[in-house]
Amino acid sequence: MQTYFTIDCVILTFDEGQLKVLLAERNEYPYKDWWALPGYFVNKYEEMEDAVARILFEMTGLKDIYMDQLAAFAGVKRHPEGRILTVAYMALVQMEDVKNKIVAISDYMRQLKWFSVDELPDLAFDHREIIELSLDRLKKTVGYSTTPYELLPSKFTLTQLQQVYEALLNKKLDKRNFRKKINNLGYLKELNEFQKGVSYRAAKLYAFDKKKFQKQFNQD
Amino acid sequence: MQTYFTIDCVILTFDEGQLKVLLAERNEYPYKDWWALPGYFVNKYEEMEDAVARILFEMTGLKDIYMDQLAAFAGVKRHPEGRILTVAYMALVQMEDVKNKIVAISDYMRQLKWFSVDELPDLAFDHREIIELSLDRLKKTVGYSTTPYELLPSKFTLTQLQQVYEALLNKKLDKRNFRKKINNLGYLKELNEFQKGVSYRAAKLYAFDKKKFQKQFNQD
DNA sequence: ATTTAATAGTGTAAGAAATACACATTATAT
DNA sequence: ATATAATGTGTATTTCTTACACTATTAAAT
Repeated sequence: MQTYFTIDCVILTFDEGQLKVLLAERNEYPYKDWWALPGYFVNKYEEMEDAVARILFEMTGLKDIYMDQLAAFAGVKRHPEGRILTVAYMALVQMEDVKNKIVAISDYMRQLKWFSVDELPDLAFDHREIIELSLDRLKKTVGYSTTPYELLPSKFTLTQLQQVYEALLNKKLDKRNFRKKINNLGYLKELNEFQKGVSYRAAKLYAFDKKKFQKQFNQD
Repeated sequence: MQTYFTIDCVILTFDEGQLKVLLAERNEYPYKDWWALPGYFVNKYEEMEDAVARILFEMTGLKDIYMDQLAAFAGVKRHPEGRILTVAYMALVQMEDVKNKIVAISDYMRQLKWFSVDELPDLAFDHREIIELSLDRLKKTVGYSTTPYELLPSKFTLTQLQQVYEALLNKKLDKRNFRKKINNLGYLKELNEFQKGVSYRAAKLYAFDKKKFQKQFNQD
């Protein structure tokens, strides 16, 4: 009547125009040498969300990361030694925050690596299914959630925002129509700052106003 | 590192113009005498979905019920004796199918009763939160899912369909606009049959064409 | 036979949102 | 000066959403 209880994290970021997911190369039975989602057991007196935060910190060196529960996976045959229930979470990080961070490689994994979600290796357990669930979730909610802004630095150009939308929706958008829509959202602040270090016309920077966003979505 | 593992079911139906949820009066510690969602332990070699189907059959006498996983709840303090992880499911049934069915009252519960979701009693554990999650989920997905039709008999009038939409969205809709929209869905069949047993003009009956529905949503 | 009560069923105009589409502007590097 | 590479902008068309009120049909009551 009892079961092992783990959490698995789909840690996503936006880099080089693509969504990427952080995978760990396993160094343990089962699925030794396979790539898998980072995850671990939840301790007896530990809240599930704290366990997620713990894993996220270990994998990225970051705290206070955006996270969202995806679903529970509990197939009897997930693990050869018997049921291990996992609750999958999705977490979103900005590439700049995690680049070049030194992270704790535990003994159960050999290395961590970012993979484009379009070019995933074979994955341990049901982890491919879990990643696909997270991508579906993102696609469905992109227009009504903070997810695009979790993937971007706090100041970003409209072109960058459009690229994130395109990656999340997996389709190209029209520039003028996109900007028209974005202008009507009401929760983006136009800054008086410009992109730096580019060898062409610098784009204007924008910021996400979380308070205005929340006001809007609590009203509806 | 192990935890108890249960499932809880938010069993919803549409009756008397309202969404109703099936609750069980507990006869056991903790929350003895409180109302709670029907649920139970998942057996060691039992798939989670089979456990849900088992509970649904015990509570309603029905098989092959629509079900959808909501989320996992695993708070350390949910249960006074230590963590009991529950995976919450939502299930939808038609009132006609469950009315007057004799169901198995287990020893852990005293009675089963349908409550309008607008007039819930105090609930055991975090069960109110679970019900609210299911209502939110329904509200968000009503336009893109089969849920309205799971709550209706296979032949229904447009007025009945509108009432279901209104209950799920928790707001009144305009009759003409609703019918215009419904006409454009493309997956409703107009039958050459009419409502019976009413003391006023009988309404035309419609049926949901699941195949057409799935075709549409697989294309998109 | 007529009336009453209750719900079914229907159209149009105005406004809002979504789509399709192309070129001048600006900053930097050479 | 020129080339390059990306920024930033408007309009016309179509589609969807919203607001709104009366006639038609049936069964029951008189």
